[in-house]
Amino acid sequence: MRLSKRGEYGLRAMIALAEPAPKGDAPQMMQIKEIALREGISAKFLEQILLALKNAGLLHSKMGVGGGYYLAKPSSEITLGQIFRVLDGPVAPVKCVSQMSYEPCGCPDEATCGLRLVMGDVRNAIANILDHTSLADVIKRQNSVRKNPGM
Amino acid sequence: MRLSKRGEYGLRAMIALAEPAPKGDAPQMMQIKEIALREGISAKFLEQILLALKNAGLLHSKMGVGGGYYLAKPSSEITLGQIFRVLDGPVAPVKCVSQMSYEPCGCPDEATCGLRLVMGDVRNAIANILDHTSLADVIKRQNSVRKNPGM
DNA sequence: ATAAAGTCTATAATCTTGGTAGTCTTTATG
DNA sequence: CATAAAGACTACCAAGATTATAGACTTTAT
Repeated sequence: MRLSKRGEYGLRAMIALAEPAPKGDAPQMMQIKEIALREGISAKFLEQILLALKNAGLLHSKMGVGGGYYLAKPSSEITLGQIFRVLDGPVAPVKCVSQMSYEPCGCPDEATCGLRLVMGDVRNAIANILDHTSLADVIKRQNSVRKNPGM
Repeated sequence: MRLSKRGEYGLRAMIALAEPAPKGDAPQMMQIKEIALREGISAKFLEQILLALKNAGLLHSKMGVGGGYYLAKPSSEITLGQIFRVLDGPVAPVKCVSQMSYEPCGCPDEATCGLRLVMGDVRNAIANILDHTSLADVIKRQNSVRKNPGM
């Protein structure tokens, strides 16, 4: 049940881009290098990840001098589930319980397969969290922990 | 977030072994071949899986003619979480939120890392299901679905 | 014109997955 | 006690995924 480095780096980068821009009200724009340095990641690897997120419509970019990446939508409209699926594929532990990309698994009768029933619960539990947590929610939560360390 | 074949086959086998023995009150005993045939799995691959579960104390076996595998404990005392961890390792998506096998991840401050906070929720959601579902629960659920198909 | 930045494709080095194969040990039983 | 059935154990392997690295190309500000 592991999150790949690809997924991890992508989520970290998106969270970084969701932080409010230091000055001005324009959406936060950052360069690959900037994010890579800040998160301690290979810039070339991150490049591929951001490109995938861009092609999926979650990021926009500006080329050329002074360019960079920025969120394609307000941070409240981008969920971790969307990001995760682009980078790591379906959330479901087994294909036969996937909502977004179902495929039958081997069992003779899916309706009464005990494993499938439980894995369906697992997939729902994960999806509920990831699909109902936006980047804005993450930022909010980070800030509230920073203000109130004990909790 | 995928369940490996190793994990899948192991869970299926354990569920099969948790089914009440056809006759008598002794714990259900089955041979590798028997389970492999029933689940459509390579017997040699299943062998390794069952061996791991045995070495982890979840299964007992009887060698020699008429031997086989059987649950080491009543099916109500073996959880899917125990089985999963033996075969697929920690439940947590990132090591830094693992309860059973913690390791620090890269972030500068773990306490305020947004990704870590969310992944902690995910790990708890998964663990809550797997650690509170016993093999007996799975059998019960299978039977109730069989009796009452619509739900 | 130039340099800074993203785009795109290919390749490489591990690691993981999903097995297969073979030998050894134990045990029931004829 | 010979034999065959069964698990125990170890080694190995092919294919694919993962985690990058490299380099050539395109766009754009100045």
